[in-house]
Amino acid sequence: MTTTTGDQALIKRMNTAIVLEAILRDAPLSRANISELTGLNKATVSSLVQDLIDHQLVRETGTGASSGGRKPVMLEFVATAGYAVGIDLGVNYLRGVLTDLRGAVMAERTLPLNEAQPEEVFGVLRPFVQELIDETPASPFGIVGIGVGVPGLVDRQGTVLFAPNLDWRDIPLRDALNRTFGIPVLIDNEANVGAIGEQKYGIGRGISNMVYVSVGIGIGTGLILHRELYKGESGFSGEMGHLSIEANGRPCRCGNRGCWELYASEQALLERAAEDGIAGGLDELLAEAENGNAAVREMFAEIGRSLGVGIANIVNVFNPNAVLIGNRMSRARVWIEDALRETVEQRALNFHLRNVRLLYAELGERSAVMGAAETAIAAFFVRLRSA
Amino acid sequence: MTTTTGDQALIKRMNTAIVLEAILRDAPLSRANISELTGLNKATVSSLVQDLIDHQLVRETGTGASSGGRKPVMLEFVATAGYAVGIDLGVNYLRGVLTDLRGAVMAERTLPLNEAQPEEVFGVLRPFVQELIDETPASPFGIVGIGVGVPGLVDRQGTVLFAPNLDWRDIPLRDALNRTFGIPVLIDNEANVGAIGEQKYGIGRGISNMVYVSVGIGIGTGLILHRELYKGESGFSGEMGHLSIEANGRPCRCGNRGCWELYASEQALLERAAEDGIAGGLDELLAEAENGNAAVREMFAEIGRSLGVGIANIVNVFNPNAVLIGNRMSRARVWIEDALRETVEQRALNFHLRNVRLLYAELGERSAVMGAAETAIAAFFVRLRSA
DNA sequence: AAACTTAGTTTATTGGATAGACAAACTAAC
DNA sequence: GTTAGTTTGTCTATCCAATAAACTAAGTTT
Repeated sequence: MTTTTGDQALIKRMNTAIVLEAILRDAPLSRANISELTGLNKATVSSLVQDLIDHQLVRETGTGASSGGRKPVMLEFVATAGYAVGIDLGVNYLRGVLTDLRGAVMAERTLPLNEAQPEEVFGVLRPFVQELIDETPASPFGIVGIGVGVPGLVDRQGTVLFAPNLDWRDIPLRDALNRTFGIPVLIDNEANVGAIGEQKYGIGRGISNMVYVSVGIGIGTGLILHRELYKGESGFSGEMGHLSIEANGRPCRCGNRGCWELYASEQALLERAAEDGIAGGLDELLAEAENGNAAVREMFAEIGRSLGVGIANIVNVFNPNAVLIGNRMSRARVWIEDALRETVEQRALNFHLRNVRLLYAELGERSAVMGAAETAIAAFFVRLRSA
Repeated sequence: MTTTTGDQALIKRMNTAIVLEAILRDAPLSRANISELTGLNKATVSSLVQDLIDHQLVRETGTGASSGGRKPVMLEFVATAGYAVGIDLGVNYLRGVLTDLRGAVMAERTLPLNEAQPEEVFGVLRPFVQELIDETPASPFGIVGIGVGVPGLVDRQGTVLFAPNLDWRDIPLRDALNRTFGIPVLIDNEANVGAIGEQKYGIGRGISNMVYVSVGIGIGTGLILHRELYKGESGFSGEMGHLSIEANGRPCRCGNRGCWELYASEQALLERAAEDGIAGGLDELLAEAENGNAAVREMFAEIGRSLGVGIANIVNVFNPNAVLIGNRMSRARVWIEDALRETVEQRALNFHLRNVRLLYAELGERSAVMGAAETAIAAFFVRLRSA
């Protein structure tokens, strides 16, 4: 095995990435600005910028204001140099976006999903993706990739190992899509892409250690540690829905007892409501709470407390800068927020509480689909860097 | 803020590190071997090796066997180019080692600690470290650093924020030692250095994702993720002893309820034994179990089950390649192992169980002190790289 | 208009990696 | 003993990215 050794090409790639990232973050920027910002020599910046312009990733946008000298030529990233497709494959819906390289949404589609059979889903998914692709404007790089979030375990090869709510096992989703469209495809767990979405485009922007808790039918988690998505040994992790919070609690179908999601998920809420004779889904319960139904409000508070128990654990284990509640339950924020915060404050270690913020998804139901697009964009930039 | 940009010096540092690591890993090695192994040109390797020889970090050890041509000149790392001091500052003991740069123990000392007052501990610690330093043979780099593991929370500045069992708060241990000895000092939590010790010198060698569970009076954890020690936002994390496994369990002094260490630590064992009128410490209980005392054996099994509950959680959250039981309770391995494994197998997700191994500290009570020395050695290599 | 400022390019230099030539030192075959 | 072939490690000329410094361009201030 050969380690990647250092040579001049590596340096150029590194410095090009530094320049590009500066432009991405702080555009519009002049060459002189970049030189000062990065510490690179003006001549170096000029040369690297020229390369980026040649590759159509950067363009000049006219002159900026002078402060007593020659006017600077401002540069910006050409966000429309390429486009990405993001797909959120839900249990009973399909959501897709077409974004530019900055994550600006160009087109969006949703579709209810009735069938969960892999073949049927493929049959719907293919034209769904194709329609998004058809809307892509002409651009130098075209569609740079397709990112997909799925409600299940995914291995490094993009195979859906197990998706209980779809009843999928060992479905080679990446290969299937890759064969159809001939462009890079990235598959990941719904909570992982949700975490990425919020960290890049949502309330989690710039936070280096955060835990995204996706509270839907079940509970999933995406871990951002040191600004990177953490994946365990097999490429999947974050099954914190099956963190046991009651060692001798109710048995879970996973084999464990007292799993968190038995107490704190949408499913748990609906079951609890059904016991009290309140039928309907989350929407109906939210409406009831809005109408002043005290029993329902208490149910939400109870969910908040149960979420708090698990989140206190998470805070103690990871000492993150933020814990972010995402997915459908984030809509119940007003009804769960106080109970949740109180529980966490009671139960988490003081030293860790100092730094942690309890946040709610800013992108709402779009966290996952935006994160899916972002994985495709990020993979494109990685390819650029090594080319 | 200026990002570290790429220049030729960076290349040289990178490649020097690659060469040195190859020699560290696979010595004895010839220049030709290194060239083939790393992909670096022969001339480049020659030049970099010469620099390393000039810096006394590498030496030639004579010729190797020929396979039909000129005999190779074999190279090895000069492990005795410098030495490191590792200190395990326990609640009632002090353990110290002097190691060479490869972690070979040159000298070792232990001392009982009766006083826990910071000033008293300093009074004992200073001469203790000095005696280890006095045993150092002459070498080009001398003592490259002092690593210390402490039973408490440590911030990035090496201040012991809180050590409940020593009753320490905000003790600037690094500064104190640094002023005395004038060499780099690194302070970290006992479980963190224990994890490092086992990952570098013990049973965890080469494992990229592992969780070290230090089971002593309390329970601490060290997380090795992607081959690196994970530290949370504030520089400390892994307070998994206060992972709640019973949402409505016994209140813990940390504010939470049902904390893991209330059920699975040495303290929990001793309290349980005291209830049954069995006095004494872990040693006595181990002797009783050895003598066939069924009640005591059951107590150990119960600890094993409680450990298993928490470890199943850890496995589900991190999907690590190994979970490693360390510190004092690792001595009870035979009495807890079966109950622990069965509990984990029942409770952890199947997908995660496939890859996880349940291991026991190989260095026993030396995990922490060896890890402490290793942190000093690692910091030395980092300094080398940037110089 | 002269003096000063700032932006961006050009030029000569530095320094690390490299390919390929080479000398040294060995083995193997005859 | 001679010759051919192999392997090791060094030497040399070359390449290339970054850089400092000089320079051109294009403004503002007095």
